[in-house]
Amino acid sequence: MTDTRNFFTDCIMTWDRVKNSRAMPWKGEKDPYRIWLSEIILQQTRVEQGWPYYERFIAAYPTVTHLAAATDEEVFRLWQGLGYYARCKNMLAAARTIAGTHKGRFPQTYEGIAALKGVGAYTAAAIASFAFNLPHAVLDGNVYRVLARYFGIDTPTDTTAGKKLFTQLAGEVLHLRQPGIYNQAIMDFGAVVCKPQQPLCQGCPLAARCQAFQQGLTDLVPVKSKKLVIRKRYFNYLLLRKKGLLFIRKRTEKDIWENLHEFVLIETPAPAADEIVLQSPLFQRLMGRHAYKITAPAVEIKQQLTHQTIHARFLQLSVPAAFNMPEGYLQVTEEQLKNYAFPKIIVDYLQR
DNA sequence: AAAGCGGGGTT
DNA sequence: AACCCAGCTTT
Repeated sequence: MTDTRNFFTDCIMTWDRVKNSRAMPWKGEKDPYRIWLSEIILQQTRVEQGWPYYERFIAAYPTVTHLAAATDEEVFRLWQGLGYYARCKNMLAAARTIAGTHKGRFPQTYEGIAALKGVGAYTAAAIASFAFNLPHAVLDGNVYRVLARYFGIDTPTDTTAGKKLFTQLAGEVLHLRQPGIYNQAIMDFGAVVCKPQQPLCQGCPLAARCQAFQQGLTDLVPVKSKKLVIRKRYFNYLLLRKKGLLFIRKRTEKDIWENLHEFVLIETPAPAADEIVLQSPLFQRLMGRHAYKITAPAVEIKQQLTHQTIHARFLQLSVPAAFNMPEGYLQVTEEQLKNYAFPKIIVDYLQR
């Protein structure tokens, strides 16, 4: 067994040295701030998608002190389009903790790093190993897959038992002298060779001892227990325009797109025609006795999220000068929209 | 332990 | 349409 584990580690290190040509701007980086930033951006995000965001963030905020000093709105705007916006909120909190409590000096221990908002076991191990060469094994989607296949493990990865088992195993195959290089290597290997679909088993250096390959199970591991449930939602957005000004608000509910902005939203349980939306109690209460006029035909846009399908319908209305919006809404010009972060579906609508 | 959170690429 | 991505926090 030890032999099998050593073979695994050696193969990964050799593959990295000889075959790995995956270049990334944060690779070999030693500045913990830059490593941390890249890791937050890359959580559940493909390297290709996160790359340009990383470049823009580094350009805008060269140090953690710069990031900590920025306004929430500015940072969210830079994060716009990347998704999982809680990452942005936690990143800002962590930056301010480092700049304040830690006086601008990045924590140097695994525990100190892991205590930061938005930093879990994976991210802490990544930063600790890349920046400080500490022997902590990363366990991300790539590592789960490579280990599950090589060792032929069918324990679901999204369970407590699975996490415990894979965490243990990941630690056992970690290269203790070069944990940073090894961690990079196994993730690259998972992304380039041991891919989720159609892995490159022909010519894979692990193939001779890979349990999944030997048993023809590469398509069956890793195993996940939960199956995704996708719900449909119908968002009716009203662009209320008063003397050229638009009403927007920040989403504060525990829901998708928290901390992003939107127009007046009437959510309905099913697709709704103009009249249905305009006769809804919510809209009626909003308008009171004020008159209004539809100024543009409705535009429909669909967006597929991981757990929800959003059917959005945008309707433009003009309202009289005497109309006043309730608390929480901002009045902005179209020009000022660029100062706020919006969900992609709204960006798409505005750019259509 | 389970639920919830974006947007995009691949097949 | 299904699955996955350098996962984490909240319930």
